[in-house]
Amino acid sequence: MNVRGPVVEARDARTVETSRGTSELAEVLVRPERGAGDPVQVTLWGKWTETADLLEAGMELLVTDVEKGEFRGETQYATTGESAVVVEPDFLVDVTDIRGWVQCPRIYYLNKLSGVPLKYPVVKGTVVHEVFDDLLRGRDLAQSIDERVAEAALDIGLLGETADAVAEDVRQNAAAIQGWLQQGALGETDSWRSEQTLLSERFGIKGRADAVRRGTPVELKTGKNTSRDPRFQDKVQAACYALLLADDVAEAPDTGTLLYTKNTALDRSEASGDLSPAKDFSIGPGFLQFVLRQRNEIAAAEYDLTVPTGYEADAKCEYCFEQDTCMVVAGRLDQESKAGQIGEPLPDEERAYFERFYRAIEAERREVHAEYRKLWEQSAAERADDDRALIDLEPLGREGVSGGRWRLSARRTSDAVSKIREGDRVLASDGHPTRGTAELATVESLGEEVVVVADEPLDLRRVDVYPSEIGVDRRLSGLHDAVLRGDPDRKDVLFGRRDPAFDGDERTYIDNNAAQNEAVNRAVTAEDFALVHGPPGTGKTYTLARTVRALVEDGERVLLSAFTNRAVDNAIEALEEQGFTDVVRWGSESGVREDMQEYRLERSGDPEERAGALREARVIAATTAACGSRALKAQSFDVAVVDEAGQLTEPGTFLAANLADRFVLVGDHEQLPPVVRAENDLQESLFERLIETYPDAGVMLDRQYRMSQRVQYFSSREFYDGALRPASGEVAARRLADLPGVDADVLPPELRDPVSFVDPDGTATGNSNPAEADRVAEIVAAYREAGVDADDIGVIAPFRAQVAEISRRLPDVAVDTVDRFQGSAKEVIVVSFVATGDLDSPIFEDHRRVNVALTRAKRALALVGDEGALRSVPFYERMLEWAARPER
DNA sequence: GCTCTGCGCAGAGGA
Repeated sequence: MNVRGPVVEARDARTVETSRGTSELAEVLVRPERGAGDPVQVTLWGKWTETADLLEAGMELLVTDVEKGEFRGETQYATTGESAVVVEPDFLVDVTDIRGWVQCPRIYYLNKLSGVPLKYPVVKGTVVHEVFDDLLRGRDLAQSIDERVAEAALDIGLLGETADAVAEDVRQNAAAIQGWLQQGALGETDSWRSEQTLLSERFGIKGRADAVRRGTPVELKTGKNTSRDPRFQDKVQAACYALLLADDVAEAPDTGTLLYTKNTALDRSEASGDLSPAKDFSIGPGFLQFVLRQRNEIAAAEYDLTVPTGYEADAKCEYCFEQDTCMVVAGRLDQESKAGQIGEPLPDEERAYFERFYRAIEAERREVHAEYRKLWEQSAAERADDDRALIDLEPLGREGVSGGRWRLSARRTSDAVSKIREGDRVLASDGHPTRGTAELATVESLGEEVVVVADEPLDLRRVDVYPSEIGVDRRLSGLHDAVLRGDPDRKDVLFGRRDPAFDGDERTYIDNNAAQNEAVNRAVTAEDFALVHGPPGTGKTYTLARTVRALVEDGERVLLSAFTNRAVDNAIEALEEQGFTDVVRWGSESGVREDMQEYRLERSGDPEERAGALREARVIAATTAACGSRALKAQSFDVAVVDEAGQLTEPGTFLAANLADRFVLVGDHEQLPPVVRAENDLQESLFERLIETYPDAGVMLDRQYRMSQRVQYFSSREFYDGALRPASGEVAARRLADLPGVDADVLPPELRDPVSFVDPDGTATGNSNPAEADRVAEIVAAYREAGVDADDIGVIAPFRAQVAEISRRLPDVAVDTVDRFQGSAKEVIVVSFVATGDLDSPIFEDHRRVNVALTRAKRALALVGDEGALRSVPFYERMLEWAARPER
């Protein structure tokens, strides 16, 4: 049996005499039943006292396989030989992080801050691993090497290596693998699984094993290992996989294999007797418990964000590759470090800033981990109304595709809504993501049929969102690069020690819109940064494209970035419309829009040629997250032009800005804010902060080309101090009746005015409102009757459930949530507010979302909702008054 | 109790 709950008190360890001699123990008070029960005492024996030393009141503790006892009428628990003690089990520690921590806790910390840079041994190692995987799948060696080297062409080229040299290197490593595979004992009776994703609910560990042979882990290492025994951290890594495979210390495999592919030639020359690159080693329960205690040290350090010093373990700094970085980071942030410090500490405000955002990013990481927890927390039945999974699928079949992968398909048995989209990484399983057979897969299509591509075949019955920490990791490296490695001159402006500078003559780039022309001038003459505030319909993307062209004409190299792929593609489209096509689009195939694929940089091919295509590009377009990728981090630019900057967190903005000498932020902080999971400092964008600090560095585009006067009035008054105005009399006077084929007189009286409000008298059940959906459908039908094309109508609702409800009634019309409407517009917009009764639940969480919804309309806007509910909030009351007064 | 996008997944290694 297990005990789990928050720690109430952890007493100091002490030594006691038992019948078997002297032992250590530590007593811990835990409040079980999710913190609701009475505290119970758990005695941690022996080495687990080391874990007990890490505990603080409030930390979650899990002790498995405890022994129950009674003392003075109280029930007590104690560890047994089988027990595992797990600190903060919900914090999923990566196997590679445990490996790093064992080498040195500072290495773990430094890897987290800056990631792994582009280096030859890493790139080669990756290719050898892929070839290993191919060999296990029975592919031809020569073909595999050619293909895998070609796929890595861009990295190889950026490193200045040739395909032939890398292929030769890989071939030598592969020879060791093949030799080992061909040894008789490892013949056809072996059962193999390669590249297996593993998650452990019990131990709070996750990772991906290179291979599993007859249930035991095999870990491939392509580096040098001159000693006879496996490297300690390699054994730790393999032992982690052993834990993950069993989910129980007693049942874990008791051996592991480390395959050092560089060893054959080395051993032969030294005639050492051990010709095999494979080193088997035993994994005893004591070792598994050691590994778990290391994992607990990480979880405990992350609980209160303790920065490791290097003294926690027997780290030897003299041979460490990270020594210089370690000392520089310690010096800059004035951290205690075993290696020492170099350089001057950062000014206090920069250190405080770093600290604040570091905490905020780590809070986000915890939220991602909470999503992993959801994978196993709920039973299949409960997950029926969870939008993170598609359940109860009926398997339709499987087919082998290139690269030894499998395409799996299934039929849906319900029309439940989910957040899973095409191109997403998911866990495909035959019933349960952690208890059944599960494989990491990519969603290919999501119609009636669900199709995914996975490494192994299985009966597809369920698909779960697979959370990723990469966004968190990227933002952390953006923060690190900006503050610790950032240009001091730029930081003077970012930290308010100097005003941003501008230099250069005013030129005419756009002759019919003064604000747009001013915006391009600011951007071109900025020595630090410029800010372009573009409310709805003001030609923000046009101005941005004109800015990029002006910069290129001046001989600058430009990074064109934005938060979403959609915005990046829109910006390229705007450049195209202005006759400029000298752009390289960096991004994944599924992220880039179909008609922009021609600009996309293919990463495989000839190394020199691929690297040249990237290096020589005058304009590179990528999402900010992609700017944190290794290849783009190796590029530098004169100017970064960033769209949708209002949706970016500060560290997210830095990912693009760090790559350039100057930056231009384009956005609107009165529209969608950054997407953040936890409440913290990441909620405000750098764009918004800079516009508030340096209003003079910005230009607001004040003429909008989209909405009629009547439609734009409320948004202009509420969000832009009335400064947003129609660009011309024609725009201001736009009416539905001006559209070809439209007869506005046919409309029912309540829809005659360009802005109308209708109360359908519905009732919200959960996040949908069927009666309101009916009314929305009638309203759309009325517009259609009056001659409006289905393509010209859009429906916006705050919740996916209501979107689904309305979509069922209106298959031909675009129905979506606000977020997915941002950036586009329709002649007619119908907004469904769903909520009824009172408004204790926020409808559009943030009024800025309402701003987006209302400003999608060009000529007509129909608001549908419960009048009583809306009137209970002043903002919505003002909205209803505007709808009720046609003179505005 | 809601909404949402991104990320070549995670890990590849150097005395």
